[in-house]
Amino acid sequence: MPQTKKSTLVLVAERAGVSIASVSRVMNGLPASDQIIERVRKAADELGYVPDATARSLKAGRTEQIALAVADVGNPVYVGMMHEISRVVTKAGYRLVLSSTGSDPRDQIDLLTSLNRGFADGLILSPLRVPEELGAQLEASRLPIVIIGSLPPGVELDNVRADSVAGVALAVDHLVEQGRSRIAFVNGPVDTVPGAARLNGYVSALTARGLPLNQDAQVSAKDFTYKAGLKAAARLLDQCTPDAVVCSNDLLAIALMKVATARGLRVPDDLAIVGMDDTDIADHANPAITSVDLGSVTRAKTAAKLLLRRLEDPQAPVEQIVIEPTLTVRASSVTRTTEG
Amino acid sequence: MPQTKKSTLVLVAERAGVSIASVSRVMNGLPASDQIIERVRKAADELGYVPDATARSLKAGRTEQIALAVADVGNPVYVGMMHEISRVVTKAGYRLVLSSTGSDPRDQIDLLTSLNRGFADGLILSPLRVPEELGAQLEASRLPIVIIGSLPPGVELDNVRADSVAGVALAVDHLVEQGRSRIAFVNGPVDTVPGAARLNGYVSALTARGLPLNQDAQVSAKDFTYKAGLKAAARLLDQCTPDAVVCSNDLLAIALMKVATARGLRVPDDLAIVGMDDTDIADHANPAITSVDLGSVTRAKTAAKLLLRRLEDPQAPVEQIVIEPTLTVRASSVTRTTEG
DNA sequence: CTGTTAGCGCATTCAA
DNA sequence: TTGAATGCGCTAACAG
Repeated sequence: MPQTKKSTLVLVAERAGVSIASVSRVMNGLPASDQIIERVRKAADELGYVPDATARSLKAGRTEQIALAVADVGNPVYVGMMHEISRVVTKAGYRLVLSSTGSDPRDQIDLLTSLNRGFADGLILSPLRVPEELGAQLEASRLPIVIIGSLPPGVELDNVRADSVAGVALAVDHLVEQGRSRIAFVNGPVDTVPGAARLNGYVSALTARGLPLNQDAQVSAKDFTYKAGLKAAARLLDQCTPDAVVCSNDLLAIALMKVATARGLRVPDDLAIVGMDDTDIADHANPAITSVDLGSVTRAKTAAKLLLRRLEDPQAPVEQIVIEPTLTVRASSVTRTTEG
Repeated sequence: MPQTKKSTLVLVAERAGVSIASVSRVMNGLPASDQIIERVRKAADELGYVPDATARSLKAGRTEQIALAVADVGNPVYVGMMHEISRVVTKAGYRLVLSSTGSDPRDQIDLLTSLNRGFADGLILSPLRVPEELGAQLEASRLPIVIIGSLPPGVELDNVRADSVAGVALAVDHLVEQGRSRIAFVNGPVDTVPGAARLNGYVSALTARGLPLNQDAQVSAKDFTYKAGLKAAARLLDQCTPDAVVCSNDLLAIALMKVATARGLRVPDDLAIVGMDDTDIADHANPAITSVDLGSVTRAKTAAKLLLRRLEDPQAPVEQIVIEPTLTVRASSVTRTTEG
């Protein structure tokens, strides 16, 4: 195990008594005589030589890095997506660079500037909010960008999104089948992409089924967190008495469950609860929570693949993909038929 | 908003009618005449010039990137640590590169080789297992490495670890105070760093308090996940009847709670449960779970700062820091004194 | 098959 | 203050 100092092509070449070009060839598996290969290998081993990534990047014009920026690192659904993206891009030989983006939209344009510095070959972005003007900025980027989530209309960018309307509809249909009729809604902030989409889904779902839309039956947490969910849930239960609630994500759902049970409501008997994103916490909750899988993992995987494809072929046509949701039914929404 | 193509120092210099050195100076805020500054600024703006990160890195010998490798990305405790590390290094002007490391020890040496390619300036590593031979490899690294977690004795590396013995002791003391005496233990794999440390803590804690050590009261899940926890919990409750259980992490704790309540045990009345890591899931659980905070966030922050310091001063003395645990008491372990 | 050479884009020496 | 020239470590085009 050698190498305490950094060694370079030149050093290896000297030690092996060959040209640096030969060293480079051997290291890259290009044709060379057995004798040279042997000598270079030996010298490289002895010096513990490893090619320098930065120099290679400068020469090649690619960093073999992909940047990932997600809005809320705390939310389990993003963790799962990150994990999946990491898997896919790593397998393709890329490193993943985490670019934390706060809720401040200004962060996003900072990120784009930063990206133009060329520290990565492409970007996967899952923004919570997309101001109109951001669209143009994104489109003008020199480097490929894939967006997870909805885009302002007309923006031509590779994109993969969830079908929130269909997702909420799955939840509502299920609840109706279970005999529920007073279906409330705990949302996140409506000025976010998912918040707006899911509210839209809730309204259409109830309307389509002829259920009454009651303002008292809708609350918005100030963000998509457990803590904000507690307050929102309290507010909801203060102002109406639903027999079922659809929550915009699983964190809000467990918050609601906590508040509801603290008030003596039994889940699902008195109150059925359905979450969204189908993260681990839905499964881990007690009782386990029915949740709409909006395809977060699939979206993540698809986004990664879209970016990889575009890196290979910058001219490929723009793709905008919608992932269909599925429903995982668990105890929190299933009315017990008969029991001890 | 210009720039569709990449622009370089040379292009800016041509457009501004100055030398590339002057452009470089202006971009870096070095002394220059107002006139030149003005012309360069204008040209740079018009071209949408941004300095290239790769070229700068090659020249400077530093990438401004820090690599982070954690064992299990799924575990919430690592998510929290990652988040904290991201915060600290970003504030210091570094980007965070995620290097997924599987459980395969071979991944770790691959990582070290990869690190020697110089894609990052330093590494924060939180390994689940540290084979003897890895110690030397780590010490021999050309680039600074900070280890989160225990190290083989004698390895001189910046390191920050938890005091697991004290941590488990906190849990046991608390349970004894609550009047529990048959205190069982759900551990993760004992061939991991945390698994071994926490088992050690359990044994010493019970011994120190004169409580009997019963083999039936100890199980090891095959890893630190909820799923593995379900099986381990079932095994435990099959083979003994504890009145309290310490779990090696919060995932194992909620798994135990699920199994216990499914068997008709009431938490905490029949069974007190204490988890470890004090992650969100402990707080979100119903009832909320008492948990030992092994200082994961502090460890993360400390590790990041240690690395930043070493990057500034490679000659600084090696530091090995131990973070003291604290206990957060919640409903899962508190015996109700009187109640309706 | 192998060696020499020219940049990739930048920061920085050294002269002027 | 400013410009010309050098080299970070590597790959690739070109010669031999």
